[in-house]
Amino acid sequence: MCRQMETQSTADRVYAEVRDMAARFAFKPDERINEVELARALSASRTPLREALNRLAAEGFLRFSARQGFFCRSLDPAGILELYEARQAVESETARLAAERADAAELAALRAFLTETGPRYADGTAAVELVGLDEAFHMRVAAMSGNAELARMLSNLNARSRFVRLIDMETRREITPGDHMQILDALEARAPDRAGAAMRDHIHRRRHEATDAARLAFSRLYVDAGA
Amino acid sequence: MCRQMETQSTADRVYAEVRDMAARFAFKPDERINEVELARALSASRTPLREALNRLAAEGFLRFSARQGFFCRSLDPAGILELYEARQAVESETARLAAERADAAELAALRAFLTETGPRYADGTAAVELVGLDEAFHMRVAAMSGNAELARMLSNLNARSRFVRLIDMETRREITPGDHMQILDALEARAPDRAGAAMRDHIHRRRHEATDAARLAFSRLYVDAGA
DNA sequence: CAATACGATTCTGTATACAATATTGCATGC
DNA sequence: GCATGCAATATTGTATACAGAATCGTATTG
Repeated sequence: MCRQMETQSTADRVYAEVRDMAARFAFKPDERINEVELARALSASRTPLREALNRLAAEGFLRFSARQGFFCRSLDPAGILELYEARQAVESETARLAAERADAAELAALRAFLTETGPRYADGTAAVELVGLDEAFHMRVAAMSGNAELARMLSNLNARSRFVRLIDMETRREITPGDHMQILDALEARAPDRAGAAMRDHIHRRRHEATDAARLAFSRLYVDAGA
Repeated sequence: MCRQMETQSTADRVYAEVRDMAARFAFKPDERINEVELARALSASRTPLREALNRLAAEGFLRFSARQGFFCRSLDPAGILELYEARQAVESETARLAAERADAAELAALRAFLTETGPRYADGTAAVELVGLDEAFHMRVAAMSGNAELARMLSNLNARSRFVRLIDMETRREITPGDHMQILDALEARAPDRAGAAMRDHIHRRRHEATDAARLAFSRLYVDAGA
């Protein structure tokens, strides 16, 4: 029964699967998660499943209520706004630090990335991929900050806001790659204050669109699945 | 055997205990945690213990290595520096938001708190309590930001840096309550930029002291315990 | 003497069983 | 008709057993 020898343990696999399900709201907001049912669906027992659920609750993907079990997080505009404000906090700092610490090669690679992927925002590239490109840019800056803690925080915030950003991108389809260029310019100029401010404004501007998208995302969950 | 009826579950109790142990490095840095031994010491079985360990690993208190189990996080200056930079990120934003959102009553209460506790930094108050007062100030600002996500992040960062801050406070005993006053002034003036900058500088200034303290803390772990 | 291979042991990872609590549905009384 | 109490059921919380991998010590060989 224990064949975790291959590469990853059951708990890790289940963690990844449930994380993905939670990120895309395969569970309805505030829905209670039935452990036996989910364990069967994932071909695992409750023990590794519960370990995964505990991790996910600690990461903010799920909510835990004593003696009631695990619930899907809720999806409301206020919560999304909080995630965006947290991103402002984390990313204005990663931009500052990157401006101080990034080496020339990293900066050149990032510029190449932007000029190469820039046109994709104009042609008919799928929204999922555009969100992926956007996240990739921000994660690259975080990596250049040299601070793994901040990078980890951003990775978590990205995953938790991904669903809403996807809906936003699908409906709006405009993401002004110019913002990214301005940030990169500040990094290359070694101007921490300017980089931090540019990053901050970039995220700040999209806050309200995101809360709108949250409302839309919420309603969509109950028409697409057509329950 | 299952008498979790009282108030909290075994997993919750064990979580709190191990969290505290990890925070004060009751486990040596990078020490492997023996599950059966720890479970016996805490009068629990491995199941709730492992659930607690998974949570703590997700929160950065422990490190997990596949098929080797859980380890105490390491204690090195670089890691502490990362925590301080993360605090800069989180707290400069909480200060900004608090400047915009705090109501008059909260601000008055915070001023009262500062004037009341200010003298304690001068008399012979124990370092533990001083660290507690310092954390309390910062958590109050976070609460006034109205952003629970940022408050949660700060709470986590505080707990993870507490040990080093305690050592730092014990050796240095100077924490310039004036910094806190300046931050409060900016909040009362409804000046987000100034509040954010003041908070940022306040934390920034202590970065290097903290890394020094980390070295000291590390060495102390191996003389106090007298192994 | 050093390095390595092998066996014994320890420890993690998972399944399962069971106890205790929460929930649901139904019946009863007001 | 509505609220309330109770029984049946479903679900969580924890202990334990066992399989498989990692580790440690020992012996063997170059």
